[in-house]
Amino acid sequence: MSLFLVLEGEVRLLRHQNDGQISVLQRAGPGAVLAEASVFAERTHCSARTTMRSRVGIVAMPILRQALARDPALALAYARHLSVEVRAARTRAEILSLRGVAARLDSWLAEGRVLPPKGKRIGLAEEIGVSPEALYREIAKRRTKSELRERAS
Amino acid sequence: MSLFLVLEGEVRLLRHQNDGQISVLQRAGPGAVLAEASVFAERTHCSARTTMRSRVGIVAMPILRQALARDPALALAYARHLSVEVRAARTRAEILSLRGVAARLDSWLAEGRVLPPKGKRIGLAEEIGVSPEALYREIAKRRTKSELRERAS
DNA sequence: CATCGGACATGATCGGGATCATGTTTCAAC
DNA sequence: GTTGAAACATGATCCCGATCATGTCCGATG
Repeated sequence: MSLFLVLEGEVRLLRHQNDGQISVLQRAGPGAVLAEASVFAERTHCSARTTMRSRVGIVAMPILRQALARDPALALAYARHLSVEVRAARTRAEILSLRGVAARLDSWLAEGRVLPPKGKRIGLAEEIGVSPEALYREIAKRRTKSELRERAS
Repeated sequence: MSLFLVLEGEVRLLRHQNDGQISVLQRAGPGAVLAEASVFAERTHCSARTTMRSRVGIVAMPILRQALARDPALALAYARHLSVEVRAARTRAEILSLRGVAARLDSWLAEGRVLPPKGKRIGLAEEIGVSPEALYREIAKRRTKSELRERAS
C-alpha cells in the first residue's frame, strides 16, 4: 500500500469488480497524486496501471501516516488537497448524471476549461462518459454553428 | 460561508450553472456533513436546499479553519473524513460512467449495499442516474428471475 | 518518401432507456 | 374509513447515442 506521485505520463486507479468488470476510479496526470483516498483505508481492492510511459514517485502509506500525525501543517495541506479532489469528483459525477452529450460538454466547459486540442479528445469523451464518435459529432455541430454565426456578421 | 451538519432530513448542495441549469453536487442525509469541500475555497457558487423538514447544525468557516489550524488531531480527523468522501464521490462517478441500468445497479450493490425498501427507490434512481421507471423495471426483472430460480429448486 | 498506427470524422443501423400515459399500491392525515 | 398525494408498476412510443463501418488526416518511424 503506497501513495503514488505521477511525475510524467498517466496512471489510472482501477477497481476490480467481483464479477470481473474493471472500471476506472481515477486518472492521474503529471503532478497529480494517485490513491490519496486510500491513505486512511485498511484494505483496498484497487490496482494501478499506466497508460503510457510514466515516471512516478512512491511513498509508503505508513510513513505518510506518521508524517501526517507529526506535522500539523502537512495534515492541513493534505486536507486542502483532498478538499479539491472532493470537489473535482463531485463535479464529474454531476456531469455524468446529465442527459445528452451537449449538456455534458456544456457543463464540462463551464468549469472554465477549454476544448482539448486534437489528439486529446478521446480522453475527454471518457471523462464525460460518451463515445468518441458522439463527442466528435457534438463538436462538429458547434463548429458549423459558429461558422454560421460568423457568416451572418 | 458555513459548514452544515445534517441532523435530520436531507439537504442538497446545488450548483447554479450560468445558463440557469441547476444540478445536485451532494445529497446529505442524517449524520452527514454538507459542503466540506468548500472549507478551503475562497468563493463558491453553490447553494443548499432542504428537500424535507430538516434540522441542521451550522459552523462558520473561519471558526472551523481556526480550529483545524490549532488542533492537529482535528485536522487529521477531518482529512480522514474527506478521504471517505473522495472515495464515495469517485465510486459514484464510476457507476455513472457505466452503460445500462443493470450494470449500474450491480455496481451500486457491489459496495455491500442493499436494495432500499419501497419508498426510497427514487433516490436510488437519482443516485445512479437513471429514470425511476427504468429502475423499477430492472428490479422487476430481477424479481422474476429469482422467482424462477426458487421454482427450480 | 513510404508506411503505418492512432485519432479525427461521418454515415448507417439498432437498441436501451427517457418520456408519456395509465393504473395500482401504500401510507399518512383527517 | 375516506381521501389525497406520492411512490410503485407497467405498457407504448420515440429519440439519442452506442456501435459498426469506412475513410481521411496527421505525426512518428525507418
